[in-house]
Amino acid sequence: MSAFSYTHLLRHVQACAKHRTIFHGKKFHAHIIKLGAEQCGAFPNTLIDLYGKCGLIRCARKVFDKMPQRDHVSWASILSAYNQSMLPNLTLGLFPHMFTVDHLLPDEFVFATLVKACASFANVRLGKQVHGRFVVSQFNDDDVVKSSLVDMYSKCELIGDARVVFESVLWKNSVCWTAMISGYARNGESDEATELLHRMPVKNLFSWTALISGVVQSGCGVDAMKLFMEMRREEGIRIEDPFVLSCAIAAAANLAALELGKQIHCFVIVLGYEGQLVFGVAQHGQAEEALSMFDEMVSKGLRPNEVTFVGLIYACSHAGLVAKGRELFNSMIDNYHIKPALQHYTCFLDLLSRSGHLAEAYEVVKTMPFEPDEPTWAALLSASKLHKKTQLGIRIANHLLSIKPQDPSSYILISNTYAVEGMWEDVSKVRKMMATMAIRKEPGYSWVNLGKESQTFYAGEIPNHLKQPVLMLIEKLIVEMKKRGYVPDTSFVLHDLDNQEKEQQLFQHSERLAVAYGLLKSISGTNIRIVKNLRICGDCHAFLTLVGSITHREIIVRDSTRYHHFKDGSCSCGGFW
DNA sequence: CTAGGGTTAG
Repeated sequence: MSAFSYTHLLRHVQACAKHRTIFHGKKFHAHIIKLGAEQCGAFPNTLIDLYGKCGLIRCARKVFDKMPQRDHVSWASILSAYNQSMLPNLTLGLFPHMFTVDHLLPDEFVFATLVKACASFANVRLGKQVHGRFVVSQFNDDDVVKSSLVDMYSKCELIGDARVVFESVLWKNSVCWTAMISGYARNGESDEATELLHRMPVKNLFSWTALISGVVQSGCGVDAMKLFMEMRREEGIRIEDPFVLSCAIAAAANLAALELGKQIHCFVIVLGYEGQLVFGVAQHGQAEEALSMFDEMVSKGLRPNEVTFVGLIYACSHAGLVAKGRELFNSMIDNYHIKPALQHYTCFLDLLSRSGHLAEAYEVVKTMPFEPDEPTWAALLSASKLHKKTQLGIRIANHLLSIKPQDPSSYILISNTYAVEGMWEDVSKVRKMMATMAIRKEPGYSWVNLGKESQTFYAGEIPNHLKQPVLMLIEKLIVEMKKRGYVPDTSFVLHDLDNQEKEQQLFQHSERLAVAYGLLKSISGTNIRIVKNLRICGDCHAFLTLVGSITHREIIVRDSTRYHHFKDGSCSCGGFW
């Protein structure tokens, strides 16, 4: 292969990684294999990076395992790939092989990745170990690693330690400043956070957002709004950013004062973000207002854009205005010549399936010009469940299987659908099918920290000696839930089931296991902390709220995106504790 | 070729 085609190909693969275009990336990979160049130069490391960034962690690992000789870059790439796939425990689990197998010591890139993994667990104990090793290594003055340490200590609520590391950074760049500001903001110290921001030499979107979101969380909508306006006056900061706008909208929503609300309305119109405002109003369930705002826009000659329609259809969906929503969707295409994007389809499908128009939703999914992703199917399936359209649910599941026979998530969705319907024979049929086809899926897992001890649970698996006590505890909690008027999801309906079926139902969710185990263990005083990588939703949410209310103990759960804080029957969610 | 920082909602 000529040098020309090597650099060219490499550059293409890098571009695919940067823009996350896995479709082309895979093609280039196939081409590289065809040339017999899979182990040439920087190809393998770059491919690991590509697959990591696109969330195809198994492909990344395959490339990594095939390499006859790995260097520091290979290790940094695979470890950060695990971080990006939100599997920080696997990052830390694989790392020891770096010296036991490949006899390499971590470099500054690997250190930064490890610290980030510890931060996403909020695991200070491990984080401090890594910090110790970093200090005695030859890389101990690397500022990037120090930034990640600042973030790690902030997320573990050790704001003092974060500050010490922060002060030791010689040249503080915006990443470092933002990590520190966000630490103070999340810990409720808005004043310190604000002061730091003002001391920051070059502020950017990240630092502003970190501060504003912290202030919104503290319930100071007015201050947050003031900061938002201040940020707007700043030179060179583009405001049309979904992150900071959603903070501003949340701040506006917090403002009970109507007058202020109106001013903000004007302000947003002046800025030209009617669309986003409609979205904000819609989110708070005031569909009528959103729709009349839309009419006002049209009568003033303002042309609605594609964002406006997302907000409008979303509003209809939450208010159950099916006909209006359908009309808007069609009018967007016919009257405004806006080609619906994936998010329009998502809203529209949400509208149809919430209101029980499942057959229509199914047709739309089949005919739309986008490849429906797993969440789309999952949403349709759960709506089928809600509206008791079992047959359609099964048809959707089978359709999914026919188009993606190699995708493990299809099988999981199907077996869950059967499980919900109590069709246990079919469940085991699907499981067997997966086994014979050697299809595996990383199981869901949770782990619970109680002081020094930590215990991991995989969905559906539980140590034998814990089986009985945990099962009894969960059943007792379900009874309590029903007593308080909560209508449990079907996965909590247990009558008419034999023991084995009950176990299958109850042990499906690893966080339930973790909660129950935490309760068993912490008879007095200890707060329960659960960290997991999936989203906390639905019943698990209710379950945790209940446990919080009957134990008067604090339960802190960190899922893939945020913290959930349960105590005395109430729950608050957010980026801070 | 590889590393570090920011949303909303239930």
